[in-house]
Amino acid sequence: MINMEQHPRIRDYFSQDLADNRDITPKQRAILQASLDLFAEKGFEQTSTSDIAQRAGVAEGTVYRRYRTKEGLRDAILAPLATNIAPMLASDFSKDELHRRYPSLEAFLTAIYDDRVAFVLANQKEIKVILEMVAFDQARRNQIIGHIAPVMVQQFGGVLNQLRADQLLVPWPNDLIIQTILSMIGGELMRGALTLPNDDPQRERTYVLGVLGKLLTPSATDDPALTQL
Amino acid sequence: MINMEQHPRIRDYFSQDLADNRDITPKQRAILQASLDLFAEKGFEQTSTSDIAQRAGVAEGTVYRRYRTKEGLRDAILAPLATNIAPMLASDFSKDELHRRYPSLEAFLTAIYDDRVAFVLANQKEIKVILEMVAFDQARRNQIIGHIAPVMVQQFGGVLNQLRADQLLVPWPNDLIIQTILSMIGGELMRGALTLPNDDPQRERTYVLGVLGKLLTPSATDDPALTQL
DNA sequence: ATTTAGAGTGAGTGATTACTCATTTTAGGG
DNA sequence: CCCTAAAATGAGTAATCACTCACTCTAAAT
Repeated sequence: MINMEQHPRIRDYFSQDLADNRDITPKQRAILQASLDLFAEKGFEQTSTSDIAQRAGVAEGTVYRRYRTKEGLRDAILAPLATNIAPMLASDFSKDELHRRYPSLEAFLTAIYDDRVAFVLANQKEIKVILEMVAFDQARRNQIIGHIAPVMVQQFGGVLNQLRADQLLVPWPNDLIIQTILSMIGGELMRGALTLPNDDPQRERTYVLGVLGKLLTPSATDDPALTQL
Repeated sequence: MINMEQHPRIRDYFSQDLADNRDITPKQRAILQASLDLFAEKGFEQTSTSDIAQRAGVAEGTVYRRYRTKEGLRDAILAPLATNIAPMLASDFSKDELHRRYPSLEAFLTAIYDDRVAFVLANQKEIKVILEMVAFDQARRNQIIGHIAPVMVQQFGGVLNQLRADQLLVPWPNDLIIQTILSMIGGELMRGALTLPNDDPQRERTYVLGVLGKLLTPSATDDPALTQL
């Protein structure tokens, strides 16, 4: 079972998803797990099928029994990530936190900020390889986003609507509010990834939360143009 | 010469930089240009040295004369991008637009938004391959960012200070304001890259500019906590 | 005209790659 | 215990890769 006490890890969800799948043999399971791990460690191109066979403890021919090419193997990794795991992760936040009724906008922003930052940091390598696998393939990108986006908009939409009903949130469209929150969090993670680690994370956190709070708090003098988007 | 009428292209700056370099032969120039082009087209790993030799019109041995490994060739591409071109591009905006005195915050935001969006769209493939080359190498990342960030902060800092002196901009630290603007623009470009092209770009633009305008306009009731960062 | 040093050449090399297939092992029903 | 079909095996293959090196070419100095 997955330990909900700590941050959710893509790798563990993937393992769980494999364990639940009765259509594949243990050796095929081991191949898929070894593939995800090695792709995350070294990248897709740098991982050879012989590497995978060795890590999975099977012969190289076994790798090719079910997935006839290396690209087929990649798709077999990406498929459960897209259909099962990504939506779970997108809504994972909801299980513990998202169904609460937040007393203030700040409480909500703080919760989502800490949760998403921790999630990205705990799954850096897996996220990196998913982006690598998906970077040159529009179709695969659409497939993954097509599963994540609706779940995310729906899950977050509930909390946002509640906050708005409580007069704690600006009356703008939910998709744009989500985009704004994720942009600010993503921008900070990007800065953290690009700069030497001498930046002050606490300063960043205070700023991002302060900015989002200021921006998304409703006010009497609000610009109606944004509301009508 | 580079045509300043259109959007600046990384490829053209690279060509220009090569032409200015008297230390390398024409064949070596052709190799570097062919390498950047092929890396942008197919990615670094998918490009073989024989591909490069063919595109450059030289023998394969010539590729290895100066740069003893393929990684050396990558570094020879990255070096001028980091030391000459990236800073130029970061401050390129300044030449035409950044030295003006903006009559309003909205005018400034609109200008920088349109400029940076156009730049990213005009250089998608080059940006992608630079990120690919730099993704697994913290040292190289620091090298590039070390050249871009100071130039950008300094150039934008001038305009931001002027806007602030004119009472058109919030009194927050410049690096955080720049981070915010780039986060919002980057978030929108990300959304554009991830979603099917059925989103309304005009709606996005209106929203991002509206949000940034609202956020960065000074007000009497402003939170002093952000100012003290 | 001769020398010389660096630039360029391209056939060749060994390593590695994704992938195949004839054969063996495994698991389960009769 | 036997039969069978699927699963697994691993030596083998053809292709490709980054890289080498003995050699030729070029151009400028002598």
